[in-house]
Amino acid sequence: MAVSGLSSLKTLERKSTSDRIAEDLRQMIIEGRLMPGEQLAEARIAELLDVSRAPVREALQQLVQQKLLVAARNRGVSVVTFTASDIWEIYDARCAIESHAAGRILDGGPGARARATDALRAVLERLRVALKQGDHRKISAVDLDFHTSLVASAGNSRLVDAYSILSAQTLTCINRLEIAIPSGEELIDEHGVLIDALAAGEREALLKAINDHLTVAASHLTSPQSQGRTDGEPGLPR
Amino acid sequence: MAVSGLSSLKTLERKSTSDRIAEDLRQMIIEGRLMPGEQLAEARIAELLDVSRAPVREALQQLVQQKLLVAARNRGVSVVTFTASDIWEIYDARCAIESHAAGRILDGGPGARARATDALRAVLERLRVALKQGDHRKISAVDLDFHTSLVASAGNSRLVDAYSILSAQTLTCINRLEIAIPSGEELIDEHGVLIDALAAGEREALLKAINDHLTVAASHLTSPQSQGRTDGEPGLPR
DNA sequence: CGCCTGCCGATTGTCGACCGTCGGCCGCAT
DNA sequence: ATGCGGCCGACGGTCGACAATCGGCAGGCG
Repeated sequence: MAVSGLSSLKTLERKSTSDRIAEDLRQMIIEGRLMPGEQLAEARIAELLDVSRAPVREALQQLVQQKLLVAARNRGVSVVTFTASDIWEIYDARCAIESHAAGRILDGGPGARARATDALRAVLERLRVALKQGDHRKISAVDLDFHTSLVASAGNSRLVDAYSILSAQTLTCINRLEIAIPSGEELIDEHGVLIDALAAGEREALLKAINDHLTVAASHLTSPQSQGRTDGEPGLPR
Repeated sequence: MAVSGLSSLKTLERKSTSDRIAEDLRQMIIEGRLMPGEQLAEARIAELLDVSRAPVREALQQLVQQKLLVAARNRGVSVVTFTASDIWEIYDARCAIESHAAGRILDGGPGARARATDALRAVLERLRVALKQGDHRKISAVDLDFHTSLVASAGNSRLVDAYSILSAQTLTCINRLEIAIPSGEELIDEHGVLIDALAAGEREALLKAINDHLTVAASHLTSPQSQGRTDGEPGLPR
């Protein structure tokens, strides 16, 4: 039997309505198109999308469990508001997962190390392209792709799941502040030393690179002198 | 105005129906009262509890996101089935979080160390009591309380959230196998050395204690010669 | 004049019903 | 006998409607 590339139409809208709604809302939140604290009324969204409230409700519940929305009893959900300590928590948790994943990759021997290195180099190339284009959203998205790829290389799906939640929260913070990219070159370099340490199998250097990178990133987000956003809307409360 | 201890009636059924259902089902799964692979039809549960399908549906969705149930498109949900590699993933992820939490506690200085040590000693005492009673369910529950307490002492709510999911999965595995407690004394000792290393601030010893403890526990769960459960029902598939 | 109390609009929590889809069984053709 | 296609029961996904609950505001009482 001929192969007849039918596999290209494998997926035929294989998503439930609630999942698609959740996906869209998630993207809107991540991209900063929804202001922190903004109320999301089920009925309004349902009417806007021309669906019933039930799937909207399920989508909102998903996002609440991903900590992108907060639910108040009988008062609906509103977009999450990140405080400085939230940001430190997020980066601390990311550090926990990334460090462990890096260690496990090194434990996996040269083969696992090589595969992880290759994947990371590919993402780094995409990061170069995004930087050249200058699109903030894309840059931060690819940046997180890099770290997600590192975690995924450890081969533990539960770590990936946990990390994806933190990743979404991180992107939300970054895109809200529209923080200036730390010179671009710096971003490439920081990820470069991480790859080098991984390729060389230098555990201490690798863990230090991860820790430093995340600490620097968290500082940028919590320090008040973030550039951009001149409209007086504060990126962080309190 | 007099204080008039009204604070004692603070909570007046402050839970939504779906949350209570989720709580109950979660407990049933954790305690092994639901067989792996068992189908959970929404309508049946709804009728059983004399509520509508809506809150049942929300409860099920919560548990799916906690990885205690698996959802199949248009085929409802069924109780999760853990493979050996799942168990390794769970313990690996737990190791990631616990190790990091332990490190952060040590970073927090002597004060944080002392607070964490006190909390852990209290749980260890509860563990002794549970061991004396010989109730398997309670022993494993308190065991996980110990580890949860360790993570909580790091003061990062996101780590606690992630850990609670892993904790529930771990308990489910343990209670399904009804694995024989490794002599009881051994359990106390393993946690004891962990506390000692923490109290002494010996980072390397602490991390090694956590890693060893989790590795041993995972081995017990995945090795086929687990005692108990003689009814031919396999605790793990494949 | 300030605080408490009762009402009001808005929104959620819950309900019962309909429709589409899925997996399994039966019958038929080969 | 076997492989295939079509039917069938069951279940989930979705919908519109009802009622309970909450925050805010106006009015009354001290």
